[in-house]
Amino acid sequence: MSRRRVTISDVAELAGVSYQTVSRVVNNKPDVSESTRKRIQKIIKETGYRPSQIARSLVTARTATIGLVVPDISNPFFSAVARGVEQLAYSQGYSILLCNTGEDVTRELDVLHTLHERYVDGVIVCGLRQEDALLQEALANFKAAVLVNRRLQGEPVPAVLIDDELGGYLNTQHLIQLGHTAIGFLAGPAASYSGTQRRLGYSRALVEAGILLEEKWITNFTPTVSDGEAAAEVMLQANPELTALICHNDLMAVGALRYCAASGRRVPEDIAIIGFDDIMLATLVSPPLSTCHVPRVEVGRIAASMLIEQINDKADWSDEIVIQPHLVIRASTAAPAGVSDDAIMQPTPDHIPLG
Amino acid sequence: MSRRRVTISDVAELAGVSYQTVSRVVNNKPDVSESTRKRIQKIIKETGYRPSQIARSLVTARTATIGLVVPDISNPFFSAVARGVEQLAYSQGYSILLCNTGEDVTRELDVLHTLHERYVDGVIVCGLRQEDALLQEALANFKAAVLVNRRLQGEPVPAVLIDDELGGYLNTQHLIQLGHTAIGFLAGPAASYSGTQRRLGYSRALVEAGILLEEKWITNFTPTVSDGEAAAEVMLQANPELTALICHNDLMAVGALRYCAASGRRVPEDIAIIGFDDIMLATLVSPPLSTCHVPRVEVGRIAASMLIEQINDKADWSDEIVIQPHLVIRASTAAPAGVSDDAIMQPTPDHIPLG
DNA sequence: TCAAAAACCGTGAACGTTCACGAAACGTAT
DNA sequence: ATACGTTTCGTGAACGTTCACGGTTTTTGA
Repeated sequence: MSRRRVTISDVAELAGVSYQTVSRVVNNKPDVSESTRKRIQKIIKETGYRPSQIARSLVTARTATIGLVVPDISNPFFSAVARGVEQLAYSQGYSILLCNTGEDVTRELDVLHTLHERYVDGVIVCGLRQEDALLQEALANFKAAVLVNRRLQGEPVPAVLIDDELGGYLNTQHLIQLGHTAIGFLAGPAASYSGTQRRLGYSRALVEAGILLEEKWITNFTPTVSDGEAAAEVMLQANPELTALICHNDLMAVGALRYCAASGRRVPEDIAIIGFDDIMLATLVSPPLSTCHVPRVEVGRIAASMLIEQINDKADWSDEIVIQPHLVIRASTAAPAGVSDDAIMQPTPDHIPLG
Repeated sequence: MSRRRVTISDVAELAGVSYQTVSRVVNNKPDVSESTRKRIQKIIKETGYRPSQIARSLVTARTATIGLVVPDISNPFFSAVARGVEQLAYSQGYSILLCNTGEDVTRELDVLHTLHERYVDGVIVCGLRQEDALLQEALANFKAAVLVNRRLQGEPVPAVLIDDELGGYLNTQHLIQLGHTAIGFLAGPAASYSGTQRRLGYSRALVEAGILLEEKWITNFTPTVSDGEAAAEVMLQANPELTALICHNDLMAVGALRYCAASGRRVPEDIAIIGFDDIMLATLVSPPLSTCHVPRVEVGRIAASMLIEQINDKADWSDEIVIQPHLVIRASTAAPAGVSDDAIMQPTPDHIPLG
């Protein structure tokens, strides 16, 4: 049962001073004697007085709150980002308002409006499907905003991006260095920005190595375990010449792993598999999955710190930070059959942080 | 870049009416003619006016916000609960303020204070380590509160509980029915409420089957994969007679699975393993993990609906809902060596929903 | 010892709403 | 036409703070 709320005036009355004096000690500002300060602090403690952030916000026009909008908080990627955001935000005295969009475009705008009504000091938006112009318009309502994994042309909005092109490149290069030349690409949804970027990196590594890009070695599926399983089946049955599979993310890679196990293919001996993201699951399947690590919590932290700098006018409105993923080589990738060990080009050391 | 905020008075002026009239159409209340209503609505749309939830909260003493405090949002269990909370909250017009405690007791109180300062209409707290009296005290600041997976004596606080005792019982019973009699228990932290409950269920099933409870078959570890691995090693080396392992949760079970793989023990032939929670990972490891399914999103939804009922004074302050978990039998459990198939007592059908 | 400067404290206004009134305008029945 | 009920709208206060002042009292310096 809740008790009556104690206000600043209650405290003031008890202390026999004006509310202004209490305000001063609450925000520990000068111009109040040490004795009355102590007295007021004592009363505050006794009464359990807490200043109303609401009233405070009304006059200061700051809420010390940031909005975080994600497609789905139960998705491990976004919950990790959320963790990072929360960590940094909390350390700076900010709270976070969490909104899920469920990939729904109208709901995206809706939550942005809600956040606006709530006077959040800024927003961090992840993975919005919204088209550029509308997103731009909706974001204009905020003092500060940062995008995660998306960029916006026109008036630029700060963003933290993952270098997906590099990731796709590193994955492919790794396989090439192991001696693979017939490398399939189990891509995510064709509409996905990061998907197309990773595919670009795949192409670049291929042409760089002088390997012909075969369109039939690429297929699009949704990034889930079950679809990864299906994709691997389709791909490997249609193209038995493949010795390696690059997957859009770890979930698909796990699916591919499952298909290989079910169809009697050995990994990595018969077929090498590499994923993307480095989720916890990647270390737990067998064989442990080689993958491209993206530091998700870090992404959240960086996004939050960019946002807070913006809020404090310390930052350019147009910053853009791109985070470089790196290879994590585990047991699901190896040289293809028929390639002797010493013929393999070793990856350069900076690509092999300890997993 | 943010534009100047447009207020209710701006709209009123443009429409040539008083702010009160605008307020009426915003909250679509009666007492305004259809013509001026239309006119005002048009202006609102043109100016992009959004009422200040802050100012509104100040006078109504309601924020349409609920606080959600969890140990760690990146933990799949809590992010699923969060998803459920958010779903239901959003459908009722509530936003959620997310707070992580990081299992830190002082920070728990801290976030509760923050939430209080922000006038949230209620709080949902998950997995707090706080001792009863202090928690009680902190919760008294809120109009409404519901606990997840914890109960509080004294003045009762509504709670949604998972019947951990039942879960522990079901897991154990399942193994007994398969013919196991030497069943180890890899428990979570000794301080964990759900941990002790599950252990109670373990004991109950054992005595019910007339099996002597051996204290040395129980060990406490933290509920992580690596600790599960360590726990399995300690347990199995000290007690080679064990044919089955019940784990506090799926993460520990996966750890146990890993230890078994590393030490050359076959699962389920040499040792049966069962987990708790039914996280996605459970379906993906090999062998797929038998476990006790906990409907996490559902837990969140129920908690949110209880809270909102409380906020609207529709509910008893002392409700308590306990959710029954159920067995999901996969491939990590089977009869111990030496027990013929037809000697096995079949579990009753309602214990075997399709996985 | 007296003015000037600190140190300390209080008052009025404002932030953007909602709520409880009251007032004006309009029609309707007598 | 008079009175009265509706409909429509506006006014004053309040919510709990902070901010910009202004006013006392006390201390300081020569």
